[in-house]
Amino acid sequence: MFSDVSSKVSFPGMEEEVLKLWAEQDIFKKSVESRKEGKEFVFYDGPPFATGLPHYGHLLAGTIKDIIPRYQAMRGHYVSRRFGWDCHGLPIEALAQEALGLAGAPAIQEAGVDVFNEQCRSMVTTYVEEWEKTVTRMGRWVDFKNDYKTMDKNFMETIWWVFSQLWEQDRIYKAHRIMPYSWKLNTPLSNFEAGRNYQDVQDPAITVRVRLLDFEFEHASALIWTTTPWTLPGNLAICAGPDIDYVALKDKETHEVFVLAAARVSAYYKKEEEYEILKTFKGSELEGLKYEPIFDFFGGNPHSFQILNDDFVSTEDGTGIVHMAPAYGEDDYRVCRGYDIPLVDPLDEDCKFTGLVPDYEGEFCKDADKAIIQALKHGGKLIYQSTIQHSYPFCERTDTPLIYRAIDAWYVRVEDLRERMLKNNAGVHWTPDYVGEKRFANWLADAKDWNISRNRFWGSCIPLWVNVDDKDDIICVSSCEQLEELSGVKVDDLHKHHVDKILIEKDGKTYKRTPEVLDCWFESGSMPYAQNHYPFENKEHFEANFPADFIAEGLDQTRGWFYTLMVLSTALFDKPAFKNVVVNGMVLAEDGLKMSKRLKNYPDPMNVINEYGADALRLYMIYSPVVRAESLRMSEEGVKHSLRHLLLPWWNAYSFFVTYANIDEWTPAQSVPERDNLMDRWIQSSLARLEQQVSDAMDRYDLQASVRPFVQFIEDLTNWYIRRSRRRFWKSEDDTDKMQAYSTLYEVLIGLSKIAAPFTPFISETIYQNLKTDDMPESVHLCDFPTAADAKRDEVLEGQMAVVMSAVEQGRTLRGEYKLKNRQPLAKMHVVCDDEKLLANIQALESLISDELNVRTVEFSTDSSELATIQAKPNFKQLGPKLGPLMKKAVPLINSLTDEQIASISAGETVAVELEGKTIELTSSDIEVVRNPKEGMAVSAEGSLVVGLDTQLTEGLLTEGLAREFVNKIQSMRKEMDLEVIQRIHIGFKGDEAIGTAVAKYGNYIEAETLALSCKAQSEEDETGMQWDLNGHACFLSIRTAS
RNA sequence: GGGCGUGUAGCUCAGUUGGUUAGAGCGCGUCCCUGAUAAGGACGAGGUCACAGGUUCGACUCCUGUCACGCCCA
Repeated sequence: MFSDVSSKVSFPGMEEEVLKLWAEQDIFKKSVESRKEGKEFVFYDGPPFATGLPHYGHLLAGTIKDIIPRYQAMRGHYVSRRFGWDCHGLPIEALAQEALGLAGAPAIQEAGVDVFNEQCRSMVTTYVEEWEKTVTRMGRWVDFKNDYKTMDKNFMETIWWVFSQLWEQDRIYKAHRIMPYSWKLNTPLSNFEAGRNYQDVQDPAITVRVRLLDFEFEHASALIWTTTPWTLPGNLAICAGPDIDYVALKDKETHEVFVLAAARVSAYYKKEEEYEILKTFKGSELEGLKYEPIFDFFGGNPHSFQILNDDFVSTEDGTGIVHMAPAYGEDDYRVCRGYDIPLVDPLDEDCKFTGLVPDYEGEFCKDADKAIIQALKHGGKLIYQSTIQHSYPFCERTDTPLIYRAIDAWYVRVEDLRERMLKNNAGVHWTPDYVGEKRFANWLADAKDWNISRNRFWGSCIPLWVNVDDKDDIICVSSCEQLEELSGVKVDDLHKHHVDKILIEKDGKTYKRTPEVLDCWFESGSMPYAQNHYPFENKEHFEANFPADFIAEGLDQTRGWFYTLMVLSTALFDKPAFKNVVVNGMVLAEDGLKMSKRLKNYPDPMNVINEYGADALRLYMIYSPVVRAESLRMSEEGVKHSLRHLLLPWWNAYSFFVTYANIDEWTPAQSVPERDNLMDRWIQSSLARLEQQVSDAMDRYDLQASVRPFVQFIEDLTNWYIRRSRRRFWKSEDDTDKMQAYSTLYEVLIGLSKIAAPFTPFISETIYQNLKTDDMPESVHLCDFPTAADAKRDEVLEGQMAVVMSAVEQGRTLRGEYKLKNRQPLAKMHVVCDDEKLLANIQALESLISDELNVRTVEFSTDSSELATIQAKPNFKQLGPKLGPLMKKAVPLINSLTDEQIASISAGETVAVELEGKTIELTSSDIEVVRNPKEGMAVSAEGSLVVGLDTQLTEGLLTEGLAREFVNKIQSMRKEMDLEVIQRIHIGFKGDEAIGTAVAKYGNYIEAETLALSCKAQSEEDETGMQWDLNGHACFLSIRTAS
């Protein structure tokens, strides 16, 4: 006996039970361990930041990361799944700052890096519990106990090893990065921090001329414009836009020649009479022109004092020629670097001028503006002076203006890896393909050297110890052991507040660690090695199982995890880090906007799970384009939909089976292998098709396509197989056919639960648990995925059934058109098909058709001429290429072919027609034959199939219809009374003569259908029972249960 | 501003190498069926396939441009 199954199931409740079962029997562990002998399928989990609760994006990625490994495990692979946590970086630092009330980097230093870092460490775990709860509730199987955290010592040690590998390859170099800098606190800030305190300020805006050397006009100067005069002593170049138009103009008053952007002339001259245009240039023509340095502090700087070209130059303000001080501007730095101009930075840590600029030595840079402007004026170089009001970033702690300046930074040389990365990427299978082939490949082709240093606190430390007296003398430490050897200090923790205290004394020299920490992307990119503590441990295992078979993350990781994995794996092993990757899109709120806590424009994930269940949510997400990198508008209705249209019908099918199997005390032991009934063979073939379609799609990592065939299958199972087979299950004698029906439905339900197990692990498990026999694995997730080898497909039968279904559908349509309800039996139906073989196949299912459409006989024939006319339509695909431009004119010709012509073409002959003097030979593949129902008849035609209904109603048919109506009302009453399915009853009725006749004639039928022991007329006076209208005949019906 | 993607019914989405009548589900309307009942079926209304050009006998599909939205970058 199976456990009774209620059709009124609570899916979320059922899921909780399954979770309990998994936990109690340790199924996840068993599912991994039982495949130990199988080939390993390697999965890498991209670590999320542990700084907030999981949202739909995480649930989505988590579902993908669950389905593929579950599937691969069922395919016999060993799939270990370790959860990962990204513990370092700004998000967690921001939380810690908030908790400690620290406003920025300097405040942290003041409070103590140790205090701060320990605060970060303690907060990482804040969300761990909540995450584990949600992830588990979603049905994701992942190992939280054997997880990896980027803050673990072993993980961090491997990071050092990875870094040292790059160091040995000479990939690490020190350069600069332009960052906002607080001169008051002597520290750089992140761009994020700089963005939090903008103030409106007035700054000088001056236009300065630089004298051009060897220009085609005498006494010529280029005009530049700046709002930071203090950067002019550090001016090393000026820059023009290559496509911008510039003019050389002569000032009619002073007779001097100025060069500036044509679009900016009007900003300096009110009237055209004031100047004369001498020549127009493109910016590209100015490139390389030398000029006289504005100040002579750095006169000898290589490659300097020339006009450069770059596209960033605009003509929105200024002169269209940009002054470049590479130490004080991002564009300046970048452009000058391209021209090999080394930067000069004459400011000390307080942003005061150093001895390099003796004129202003000791003066704070911004305070020097006045003196510098004076000097320019005296030197005749100041053309125009004004002030500008603009919004400018301030230090949020000290309210002093930030200075953008070059900060030391460490880089990984990546640009020379481009070719190798592209080659490695070419071997990666991306879903969808364009993300890898276009988006990611383009990004790789344009990869820039990677700034890996952060002037922060909570992260992996850059393992470089620098000689305090010689900045070029650097030791790269690659392991804890090495650091212990070099320093004599025992190393227990690799975080900044511990490691920075460790000095290395070697050959009388002292080495101190460079203060920066590593970009946390460096850590996630090192995850394949670091999670295994490679190469300190697991060396062979790692090397035998790298790269990963599969990873999955969101589209936003193109520049994130996907990229850092590729950079490091290419540099270290010249391989990609993953073979297959599924890229999901973003989950948006239903209104198409980003989900926003503030707007509350989305339902809480836990509420959705508790309302509809995790299976429904999983199915909804997976059966959408979001698994192909497109965005998804998260809709609660959609979740409900997948519950109603997939899970519920499936559950009902299962509930139907269990109900009747229990009534008949059918057990799997009575299972028989024979399948005489075409319906049984057909549903098994459909299941085989499902197996094939799902595994094909899964092997391509196409999740959406792997869910799609379930929709059709559930439809076929419930709306055709079960509905059409229902009687076989409740005919009272245990005949062979019934045994076969039970066996078939049982096998199908078991098979379906296996195929669906990776997608909807809960309902699959529940159904499996109830149906399984003792010799089957204890969980559906320990089963093997059914493969094509097991498949009992019969495609001919599938095709045949499709035609039958079409015939039935047409019959139903005709009944609708002629307002003949299905309970009214009809005498005859015609099914016509000129394909004899097909017709014979349909004929084999005659009883199915007659039963479904409630007709007494079905007449099969190959001649449709009585019911329909035929017409030829051109087959464009075939004829188009043959006829070319004549195609259009051939259409009416073909449409008007005679019946005889069509017949002979169909018979395989060739018919020639004339078109514009040319002879066209038409063969059967050139035309399509269309059948049109004849007017005034109940006929429908589709393809080669024509269906006709005999709509004549005889006395006998009406009487039978009445009996059917009678049964229907009794059944409604049984249901209304909530009777057990097997409850026997006595029926009483009172009605007119027609009803009496019907009951007299069909009494046995009525009793059999309604499980009635008797059906008797009540006396005239007896007014008990319900009043009904049976096809216009008033009637009282009453039911008495039999004891 | 650049790269990539998306734009098809009121909504969510399918649409195979170009082939004439562009599909499904939800919602709406009408009817039907029912021991799958938190259902099911049939029919109907609803589309200038974002827009504009081009290639072709033929374009939702290929090409070019424009617009809107998304992700990433600047």
